[in-house]
Amino acid sequence: MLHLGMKNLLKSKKLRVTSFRTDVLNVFQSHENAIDMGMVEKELGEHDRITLYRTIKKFIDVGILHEILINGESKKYALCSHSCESEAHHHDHIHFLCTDCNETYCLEPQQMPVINHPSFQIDSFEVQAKGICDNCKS
Amino acid sequence: MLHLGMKNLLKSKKLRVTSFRTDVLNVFQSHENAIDMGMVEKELGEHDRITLYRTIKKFIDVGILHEILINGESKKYALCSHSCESEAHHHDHIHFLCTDCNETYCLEPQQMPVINHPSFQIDSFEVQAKGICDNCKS
DNA sequence: ATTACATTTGCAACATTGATGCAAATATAT
DNA sequence: ATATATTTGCATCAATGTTGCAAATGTAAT
Repeated sequence: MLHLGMKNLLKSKKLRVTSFRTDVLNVFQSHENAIDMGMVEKELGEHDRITLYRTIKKFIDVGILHEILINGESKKYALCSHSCESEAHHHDHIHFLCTDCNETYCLEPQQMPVINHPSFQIDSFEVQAKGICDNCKS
Repeated sequence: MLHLGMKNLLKSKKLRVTSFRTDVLNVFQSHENAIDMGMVEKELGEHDRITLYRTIKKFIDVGILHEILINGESKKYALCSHSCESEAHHHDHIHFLCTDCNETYCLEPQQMPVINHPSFQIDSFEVQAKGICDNCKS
């Protein structure tokens, strides 16, 4: 059962519609928050590791997914909102990692950081916050 | 030629003073900005890869170095300022990557991001900015 | 529908990085 | 000077990122 939206998403990015790619997109659509490669692999069932790696990479390149770094170690991925352009991922949201349940949420900041360095030209920010989420705050 | 400050730094962190560790510290002290593992290896000359890996890791653990993530790929390291505690790296500064010269600067933000999510408990931020630095702004 | 062509997949092979166990070497305190 | 805990160097391994290439597949043109 193919979501029509996913086919159009792929076509709009000039990517061919394959079952592998729709399977991967299905996995991401079934998760509200960002997930890591292990989760994708588990839910995907049997598959080729290299193909998945290239699929994720391509999805990031064209702006279907974006990558989130958890500390220095692991990476997570999430579907880009429609505002995501192919060229640059200009996220005006920040990533919040709950140190209790390890879920990664995308939040909308009221204000991005302000830097007092007038001679530097600042093009983009990436912000990651850590703390305790709603559910885990007992 | 051993810097007395480095010996004291190691002792204050309850680490033994070895030539390997002072060599590594020398490399970092000769750079104003953050450097990556390749740069450390190059300037260190012949050495054991695993020992360097463990040395860097220990330095991060005790708060001598801190780690900076460049995009999703590479890591850089820099000496912690004296305000860095062993337990937690509570940096109130952000990392700025010049996309032209690839230097990584530590900047002091006037204001950290503000999040409109009152039910989340936010403990820390990590911020990375990208743009063009002073030198490269032609 | 069939064909032609470019894309995508799956496999082999390899590079890089992160990590652990252990014996030898070394720093520190007595 | 010696005892002891730390550190180093080596072997080894796991996980991840990457490329080349032939076979398979999607897409567009006929």
